Amino acid sequence: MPPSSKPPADASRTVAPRRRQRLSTEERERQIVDGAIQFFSEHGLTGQMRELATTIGVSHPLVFHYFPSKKALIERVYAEVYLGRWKPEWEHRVKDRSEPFEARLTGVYIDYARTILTKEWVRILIHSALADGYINDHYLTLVGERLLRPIIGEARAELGLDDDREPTEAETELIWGLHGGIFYIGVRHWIYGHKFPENLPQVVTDRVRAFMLAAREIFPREAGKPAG
Amino acid sequence: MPPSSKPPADASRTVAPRRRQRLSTEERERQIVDGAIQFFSEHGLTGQMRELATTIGVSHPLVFHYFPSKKALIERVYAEVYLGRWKPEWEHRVKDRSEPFEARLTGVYIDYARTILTKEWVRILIHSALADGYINDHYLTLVGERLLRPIIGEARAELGLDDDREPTEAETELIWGLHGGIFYIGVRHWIYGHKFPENLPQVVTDRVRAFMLAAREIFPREAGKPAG
DNA sequence: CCTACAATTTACCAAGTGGTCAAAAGCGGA
DNA sequence: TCCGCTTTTGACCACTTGGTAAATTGTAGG
Repeated sequence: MPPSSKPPADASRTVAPRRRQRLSTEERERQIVDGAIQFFSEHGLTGQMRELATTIGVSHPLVFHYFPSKKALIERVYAEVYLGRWKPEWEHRVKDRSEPFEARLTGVYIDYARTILTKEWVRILIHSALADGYINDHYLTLVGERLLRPIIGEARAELGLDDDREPTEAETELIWGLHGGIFYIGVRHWIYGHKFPENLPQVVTDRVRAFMLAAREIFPREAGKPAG
Repeated sequence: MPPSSKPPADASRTVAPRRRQRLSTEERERQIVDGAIQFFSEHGLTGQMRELATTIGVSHPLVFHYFPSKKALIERVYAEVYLGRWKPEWEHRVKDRSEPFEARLTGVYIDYARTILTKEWVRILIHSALADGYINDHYLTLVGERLLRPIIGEARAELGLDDDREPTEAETELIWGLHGGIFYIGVRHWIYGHKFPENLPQVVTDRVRAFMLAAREIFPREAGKPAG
């Protein structure tokens, strides 16, 4: 269609005819994944492929050239956002008794909060949870085993209740109250639209303090009970 | 399906010939609204009208006969589920100083938890929050003004800090930590699929206790600060 | 400059999507 | 029994949607 003489080196990057831009496979794929993370966090996993492609600036079949299906793209997003951000050091630090327990817990949760309290992280998790629960089952199992369970163990040790019964309901609820509460800060901001805390470390520190105060009262009460 | 004696030779029809059942306007409308509440809580607000109609056992144009559009039906669902369940007595009890503060707070939150921790309530709220935030803006404003703000006031009075500055960030975060934590119990059960606490009143009582312990430490610290 | 190949797009499909409408059929009243 | 009104539905519409195929075009290597 375009005559031999190329149209003028069209530097006016207006809207009209999309200039076909050829990128390397890696660059384009990166661009699509990044665009998808942004897009799905805003429009949910049911957002349209065409619209996603438009926001990236390409035609929608190109997305299918890089990912065989929408599902495959979504799985890639999961992997990038969730599997990629978990830090094994959290679990290690929780168990490292060279530091006082409350300080360990506070330090870990300040970093955890910084890591997960982002728009993509919070919104995509909720979207996925409502859609099929796929990531949740995976992610929350990880959290429960690698973070919450060790915390219960350390809390018991801290309070001189060292034993390895299964956590009771009250203990489980207490630690989920802390953990879920941190996540809920993100829900309030990125889903409800409330303002984000100005002093996040202080908020987290206060939450951990509240957990410790309650644990000192509730853990001993549970010490003789059968597993919840 | 009763063993009907009238199915004519026309039984060659592929799908089961749905028996046309005529109900009064009120009955049918009630049936549709109830069905919609169930359906939307499971499939989200993007669930299809045809599928909804099928679960109710009618054809989908019938739904449009009762509600002019999908949006109108959804608004009706909001009204039934949220506007209909708020109890003004919560606010009254929070402020009724004839009872000790912690007991009031515990009593209110046990009833509040019983009221909102249902599948429809939790799931539709989250779905709506992700979709457009329409109910949240309304509902959470209600919660903030009628419940959380009075609680902060009563907590200050309880701790001898009676004044009417705007709540500070730390105070706001603390009470939202309690309130959001209660709601999050529902998220864990109806969205994440975790088991529901066997002893909900005990869990709520523990949460309120944790709030009180933390408040005794944090509210006095905030007493001289400018509004957050 | 040309060629070959991969990146990119246009045109298309089949199955769904909310919503409409006129025909069909229960049911109360005569 | 039949009439007439209202509920209920089958058929249909225009638009959306994930996905495909073949044509198109940028560009590296000769």
